[in-house]
Amino acid sequence: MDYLEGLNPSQRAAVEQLKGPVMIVAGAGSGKTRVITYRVAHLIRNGVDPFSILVLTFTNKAAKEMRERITSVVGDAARNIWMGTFHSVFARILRVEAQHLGYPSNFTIYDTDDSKSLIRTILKEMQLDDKLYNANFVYNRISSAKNNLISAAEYQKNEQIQAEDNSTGRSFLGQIYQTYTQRCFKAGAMDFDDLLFKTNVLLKNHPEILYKYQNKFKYLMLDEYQDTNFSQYLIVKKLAAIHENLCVVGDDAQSIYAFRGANIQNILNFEKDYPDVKVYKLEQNYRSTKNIVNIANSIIAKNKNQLKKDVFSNNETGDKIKIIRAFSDNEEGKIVAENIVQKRSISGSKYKEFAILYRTNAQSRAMEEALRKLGVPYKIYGGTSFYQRKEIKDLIAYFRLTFNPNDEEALKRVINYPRRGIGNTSVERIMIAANQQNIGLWDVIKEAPTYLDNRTASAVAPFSTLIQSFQAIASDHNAFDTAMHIAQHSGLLRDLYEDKSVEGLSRYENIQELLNGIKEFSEREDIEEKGLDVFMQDIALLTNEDNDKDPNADTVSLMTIHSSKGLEFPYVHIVGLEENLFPSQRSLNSRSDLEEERRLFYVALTRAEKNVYISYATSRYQWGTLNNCEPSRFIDELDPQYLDLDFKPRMESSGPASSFANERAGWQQNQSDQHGDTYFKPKPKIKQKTTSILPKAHVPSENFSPSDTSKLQVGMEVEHERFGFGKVVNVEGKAPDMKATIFFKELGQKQLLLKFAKLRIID
DNA sequence: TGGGTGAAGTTTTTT
DNA sequence: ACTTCACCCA
Repeated sequence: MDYLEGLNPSQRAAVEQLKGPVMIVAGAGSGKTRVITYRVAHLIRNGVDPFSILVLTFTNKAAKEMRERITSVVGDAARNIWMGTFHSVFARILRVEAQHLGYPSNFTIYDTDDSKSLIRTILKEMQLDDKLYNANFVYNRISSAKNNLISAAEYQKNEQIQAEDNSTGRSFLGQIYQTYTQRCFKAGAMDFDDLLFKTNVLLKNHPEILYKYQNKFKYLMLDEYQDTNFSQYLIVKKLAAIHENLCVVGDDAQSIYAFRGANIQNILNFEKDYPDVKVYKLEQNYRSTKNIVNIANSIIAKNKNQLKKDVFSNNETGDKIKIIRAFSDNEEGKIVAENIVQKRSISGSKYKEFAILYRTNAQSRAMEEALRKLGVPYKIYGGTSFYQRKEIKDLIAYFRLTFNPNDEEALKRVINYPRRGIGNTSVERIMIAANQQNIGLWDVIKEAPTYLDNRTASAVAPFSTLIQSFQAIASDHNAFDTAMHIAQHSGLLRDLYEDKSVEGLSRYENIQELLNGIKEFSEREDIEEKGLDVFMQDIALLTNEDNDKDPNADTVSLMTIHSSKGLEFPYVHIVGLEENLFPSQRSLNSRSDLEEERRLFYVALTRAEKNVYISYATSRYQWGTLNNCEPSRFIDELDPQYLDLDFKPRMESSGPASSFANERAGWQQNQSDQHGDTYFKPKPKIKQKTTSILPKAHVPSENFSPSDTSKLQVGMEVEHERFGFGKVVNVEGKAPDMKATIFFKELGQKQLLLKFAKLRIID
């Protein structure tokens, strides 16, 4: 039980209390993850079957990290613990139990884009004003109903809700909700909220199923309890009802997801729900300096609604918090970037010890540009996920359609991409026919001549055949072979290949990356079922971070404060502390919203171990126009005794030049030389790309024509139509899946699938 | 049907 | 500044 030794008394007590309801109130940086990890390990060491432990986290990353840490204590047994996000765990259960809900077990998961697109379609069909019934608004309204377990029928029956909608002139919301639900059902699709909502329905309507899972999960642990909404809360409460071995961990001060239905009352009320609960408070912060902990406390003290706790640090006092004022968002970026370069060289630290945190994703641009100018490597977290990129969604839509041809959103996405003469009118005819006959869209397409006029039917028939051919391939091929077949025969790969722009190149690469990922999946030995359908199951729930290829790279991290939760960095810049931005404009009207913004600021401050820099600009570009901004009220709320009021960032343009200015200027010159002509052109904007330096397009030699690559050998010099010149480092696999690793002069090492790489072998 | 043009809305945060 | 969408014409 060596792992117990390193814990402080309250941590240890929390770890050793294995039975009954337990609430751990864990201040920022108080070793929360350690406590959860060790508590699970302790359960297993005390003979609890890992299969009967359910651990719910908020991000896949947190789950993965925790599993690794538990493995390091208890070994292989950790593999069998049920651990994941609410959404992924209950999606898994729903697939097993889908029949009880009338859903196919391979139901599609609609992401937010799919949901909003469906809402737009419905609004159009109902001929409603799409300004009054803004898709975002409708989506949020439906989402919050679901998170409060209000079905479409109940929504329409509820007088209070109806009165509310009537008073804003939106009396059709209930009907939209109803139609939306029906359409999802017909499409064999669940949205994010359905994964929780339907789980509740399942557990409520099927006591025998509830009983089964109550007895399966004898021990439940729940991380970030402050961020659970009613729907999640009820699932957990029901599952824990027999054994009551429920341990929740959370920090009310870090509740930042109320906007998505999280209810801080869940944590405040836990003691009422379970009167015999054992409560443990973790109040010692091991992460940050005294100054940082104190200033964070001074901020959170302004909130009224909170559990009493006293977070303290025994670390050194540390530097005071520094405030930076800039004239514009671009200057703010410049100062921050300069500051990072300077601090790094003075303290001998690494880039990965720095983070830039902002309120909104849009703020990343100014930071990116400034970092790029100084040649500082950086990585943006969050933003558009890999799986949300257009080209990826397009290909995945073909996959979705193959396994679930009723998937309306997937169908609309690709039925005419690449172009095959099925325009809006045809799609509308298909939908009308489906509605009139009360059959699925796919039924109409499959029997096109029966339901459609000749012209439309003859355009639709080849598409129908195409999808059916994909289904045939999928039935007896592994994920990779199926995916490759679909990518090629859908015409998507060709369409992207023909796009020679920089963005086109990037899209093509992304598709290649997805296919590589599927290949890896197909080659895994730890899973038996390697069909594409299995690969597809969780794909809607994956985020960028799950696709992180090089988590240890030495790069500055850029992310929203929301996605920084749970992370820590020695040096943290919090940028954009301006009224209407942080706190956000929408939070200014209600006390509770403003308090949420303040908690968000608290989260940002407590990410830092050694230094915090807070910055604001007095003007900022928004929607293409320059606006003046005022410093945030949160700056006034900072206790001045922890502030370094004399701090002036050193700028090259004003004040004495920093000692590295000359070297840097020379280096920048080299950088621009390397990039040649691209330097003077406007930078191609590919925001979601996570690497900092974009490859420039290669202009193929005049005599370029692809060679027969079947005899490609290590050491050969080659030219790729777009990647430029390179040398073959490795060749593996056999045709048609032959893969070559090539080191390109401009782009570095890349793996290419020879069947679609256009390579010229240079003799 | 498909491409081109201009207007309008976007930017809160995420599974 | 950027994307998306309605509308018009070939």
